[in-house]
Amino acid sequence: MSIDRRSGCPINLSLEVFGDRWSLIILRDMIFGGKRHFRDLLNGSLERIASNILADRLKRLMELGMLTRADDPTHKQKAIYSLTEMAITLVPILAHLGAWGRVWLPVSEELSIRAELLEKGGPPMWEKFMDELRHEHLGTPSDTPPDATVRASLQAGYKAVVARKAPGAGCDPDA
Amino acid sequence: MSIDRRSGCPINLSLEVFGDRWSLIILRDMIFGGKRHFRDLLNGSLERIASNILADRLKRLMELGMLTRADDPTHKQKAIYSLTEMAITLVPILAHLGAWGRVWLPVSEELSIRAELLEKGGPPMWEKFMDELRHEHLGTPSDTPPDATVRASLQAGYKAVVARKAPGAGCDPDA
DNA sequence: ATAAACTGATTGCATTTTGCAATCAGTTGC
DNA sequence: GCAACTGATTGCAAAATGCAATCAGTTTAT
Repeated sequence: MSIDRRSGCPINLSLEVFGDRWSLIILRDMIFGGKRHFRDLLNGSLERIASNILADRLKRLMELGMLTRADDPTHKQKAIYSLTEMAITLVPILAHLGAWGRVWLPVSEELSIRAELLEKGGPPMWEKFMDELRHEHLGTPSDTPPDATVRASLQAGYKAVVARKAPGAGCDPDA
Repeated sequence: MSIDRRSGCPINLSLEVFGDRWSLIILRDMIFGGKRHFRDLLNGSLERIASNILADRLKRLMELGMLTRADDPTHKQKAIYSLTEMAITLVPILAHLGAWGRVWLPVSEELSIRAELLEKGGPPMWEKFMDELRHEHLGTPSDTPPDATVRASLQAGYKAVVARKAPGAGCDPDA
């Protein structure tokens, strides 16, 4: 379940950690979607991850030190997953990955607006976002008001695109 | 053989292109190792890729527009593989990936020196490197002398570490 | 009190992908 | 002519994937 160590090359070892179809998708949903629970991740992902794969990857990501798991005080059976610093520092990689995909791949407009905003914000925005994630997941103190977060601004951009593309429609799956 | 389009998310689509254990390894060897032939890639990689997987991934990367293939004039059976602009623009992602791996994973010193130098060089060095790759693979004009390339300086750094770790040894597998 | 919905999973099974070893036909150098 | 080298291909076992069904305990609504 842990990594192979095919070689000590940094790129190779990084691939051994998240060089599969699902690990980064899960981390993306936790980082950008704010998902913290099994069910949120299971039903929330656009790519429709299967429950056994989700369970397997969560376990693996915990073993690798990218996630931690804690009991949720509001529900005896609920588990809450948190990003570690190791996972939070993936933000610049995800930002680059999104920017690259936006240029070269057939992305949809509403799903790429976040990548565009994150690219335009550059490293300062990424740092701010990582601080917010540290506050959210690690309990680090923060002075950013909840309505001025990077995630909120990314979400606002997304909603603006959706609203423009479907004017007057009442549907809002991302409330 | 082409991508699934599980969703139009840029990160997802990027993962569908190189979210596997081998595609980025091949691109890494072409970009940083200057490998252009099947046999170079087959025997040169530290991770020991199998020939059928290499053949499959080269084909796939060509279909996706990341590589092109041409006959090598020096040998009727030899094929020479070239990076496209799409692949060359992965340099910043590889740089970030290497930097992340260097911090969080059990990398070896001699294999991580390149990642360290590339990280220290920052975006200006990445741009210079991409220009060199464009010259090498796309035939774009360039005014950089062959001994002042980014790849040469990364290679020099690597050799310095190897020489320091094995003083007086005559072995030099990377000549 | 009880039924329904929700919690984080686990199991079984068919399909697909992977990885290793062996092999291939054509080309080149000696 | 023969060994080494070219870019692959094939057969096969093992592993990963994905889907559907299921599970026991918890909470919510009636």
